[in-house]
Amino acid sequence: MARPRSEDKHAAILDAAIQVIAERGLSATPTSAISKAAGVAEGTLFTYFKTKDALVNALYLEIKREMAEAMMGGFPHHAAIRQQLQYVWDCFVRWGVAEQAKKQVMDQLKTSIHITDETRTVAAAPFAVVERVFRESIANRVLRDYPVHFIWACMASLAETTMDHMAREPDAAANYQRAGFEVLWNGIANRD
Amino acid sequence: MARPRSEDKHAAILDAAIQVIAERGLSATPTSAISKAAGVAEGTLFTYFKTKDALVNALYLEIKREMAEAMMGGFPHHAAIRQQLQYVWDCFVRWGVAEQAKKQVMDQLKTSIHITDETRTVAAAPFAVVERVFRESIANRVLRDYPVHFIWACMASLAETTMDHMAREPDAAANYQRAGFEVLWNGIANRD
Amino acid sequence: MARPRSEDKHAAILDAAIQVIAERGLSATPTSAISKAAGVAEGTLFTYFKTKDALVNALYLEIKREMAEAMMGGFPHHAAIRQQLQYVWDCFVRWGVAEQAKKQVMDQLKTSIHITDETRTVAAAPFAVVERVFRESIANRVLRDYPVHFIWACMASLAETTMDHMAREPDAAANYQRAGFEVLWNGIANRD
Amino acid sequence: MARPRSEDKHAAILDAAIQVIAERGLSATPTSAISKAAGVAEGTLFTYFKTKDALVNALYLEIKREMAEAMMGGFPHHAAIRQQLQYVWDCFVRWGVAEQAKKQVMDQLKTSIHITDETRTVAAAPFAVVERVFRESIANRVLRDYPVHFIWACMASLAETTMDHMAREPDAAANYQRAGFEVLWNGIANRD
DNA sequence: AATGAATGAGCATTCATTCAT
DNA sequence: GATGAATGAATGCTCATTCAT
Repeated sequence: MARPRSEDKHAAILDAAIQVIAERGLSATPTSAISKAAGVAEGTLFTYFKTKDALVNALYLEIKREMAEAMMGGFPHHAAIRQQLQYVWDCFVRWGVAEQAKKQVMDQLKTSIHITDETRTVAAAPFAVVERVFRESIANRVLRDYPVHFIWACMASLAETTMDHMAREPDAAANYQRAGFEVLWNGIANRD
Repeated sequence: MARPRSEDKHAAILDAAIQVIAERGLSATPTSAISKAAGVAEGTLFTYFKTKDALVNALYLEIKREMAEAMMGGFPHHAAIRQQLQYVWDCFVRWGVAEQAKKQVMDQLKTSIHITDETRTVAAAPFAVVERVFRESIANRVLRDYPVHFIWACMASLAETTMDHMAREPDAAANYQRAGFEVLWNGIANRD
Repeated sequence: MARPRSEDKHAAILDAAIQVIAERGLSATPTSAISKAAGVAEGTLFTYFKTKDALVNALYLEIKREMAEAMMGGFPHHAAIRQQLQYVWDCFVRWGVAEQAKKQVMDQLKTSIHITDETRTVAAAPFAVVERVFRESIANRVLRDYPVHFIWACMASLAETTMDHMAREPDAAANYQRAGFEVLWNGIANRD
Repeated sequence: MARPRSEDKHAAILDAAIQVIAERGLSATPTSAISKAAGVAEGTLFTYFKTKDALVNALYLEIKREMAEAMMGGFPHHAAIRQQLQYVWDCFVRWGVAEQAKKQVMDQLKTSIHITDETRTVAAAPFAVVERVFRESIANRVLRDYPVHFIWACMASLAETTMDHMAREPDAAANYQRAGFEVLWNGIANRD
């Protein structure tokens, strides 16, 4: 009956948080800067997020969700392993380059003490598909016999490194994208 | 203005900073907590480091220096490439596991806006030896033809991932150490 | 502007205010806590009471009205002075023990700057009957010749003290009730 | 070696708190108003008192201490009971009239949730002498046989009432002072 | 040089009140 | 009238830095 809570404002606050945090860093970003950038009053931020920490955790979940969507949307379920991995890789690094601010925010949140274990667990769920691919590929002996989460972590860290180089040298972006995948594939695939 | 009188205090402050920042996070660590842990007065910290940012940058340099020392001390200049790389790798991950607090601090400083570009540049210098190895190995066609700094970054990020897993599963540490190096080597070395 | 539609809500808000203020203290009670306890929306409170201060003043008046009602209902107009006073005393302390929350709220409002002088004056009116008894008793030389409002204040403060002890030691309640009245009567009555 | 913590400032802050709280009420008094009135920076208040609550508890203790000092300094240990009580009474009400601000603050703190039980206990200690007088007087049958703390509470509440009247009608102050004591004495003393 | 008290800008959060629905 | 989202001033407290001792 009263003004309903607006999804626009919720999103506006998250968007504003991304921009401001990417620019100034999490710890140097007062909530007032976020609300201002979002075009809402300082108090309004707290009707959508109970605390600054809650906002930051929501932000983490949201960006991870987007990442998963970017990586898994259109996943070629019936392609060969290498093509599947390549697909995920390409989507991922393209997302990282297209959404630099979001990537920079993730770089900070990843190591932040403000992100709870629960948030991390929940955020990891949407990536289960890729993990399944890894698991099956190991069983098939297509990939070498390493722990799945280790392979997954190698992929993530190589992708991040790759994205950094792509962002820094946009002209060579395509090369880095390819090189990064080669390192990953050669690193984890079984030779025969 | 003169060189600070006590190198002990200088070092004590840096050491204290490592412990406290590892435990509480950079942004949650007031300078007063550092000075207290170092056993000096709050004001004394500022006679050794002009500002908190200066302290943090000094910390970054110091830890990087130690890392380089750990990696390059005893470097087998006349061994084969693979052995050289393996040596560096082993030293690096062993350091990371032995010096967890320092590693955790580095994880935070790496992405911090408080670390200046100049600091990053200076900190990179001691690693020139490894870079030279990479450069020569590429010329020799032992390693694949990727930009040196990209190879270097891949190694660093894989090492970090490896160290995380080693720390989290100490029983499997040796396995991760070996697996990580395999991924790296297979990823960047030319076959045959 | 018209009389609020629902007397229920008006009363519900006052009742809620009593419970919440007794529990948490006036200054620690936000209007939102009151509206919530009353089962109405935050904004609704302000259609019944223009401001928080208005609500608090209304509360003061209401509780005082109840107190007067409790003390004066069934007043034995034709009994002896001592019996009249005893009647008032007994009603008063019984009310205080039965309505602990209201008494606690009064304890706070009594000294609050939020209660206006006008409110205090209006709230005092219903007690005129007792004052008349005092006046006549002094004229009769039954009570000693002190200013009426002073006697009245002595009675109020002794009653409050008595109620506090009754509440704290319920087993001895009857004793305190009697002792308190003895102190009062001996304190203000003329001997022989 | 550094600037020592100043007793002056400690006292200035407490004094300022008294003035401002008496004027505006506890809950309407920001710490900034207190520090300003004390002539110190906002942060300085917190080097002398850890929190606002700590300040308020210290204030309570300090005023109670002064009250006890005012009442018990020069206590006529060898006089008759009535003279002893009269002495305490006179000192007490005189103090209350002379130190109106402190009395007003006490009126507020007495019922405040911010004052801890421990504070109340500690603050009560200095009044042990009076309690002993009461106890002995009851044993002597000079005073009626009521619980000591009840007699004490009656005295306190009558004194407060008396002080209020003295403050409101300064011309009649002496009368109220005498009348109040009569009410007390007749209320609690055994006849003949 | 060492100390730690002094400073005051800055921040997350609350809350009485307003107002769009 | 009822609702609860929106508002933004206000507040207790922190903390990097300065400075008197």
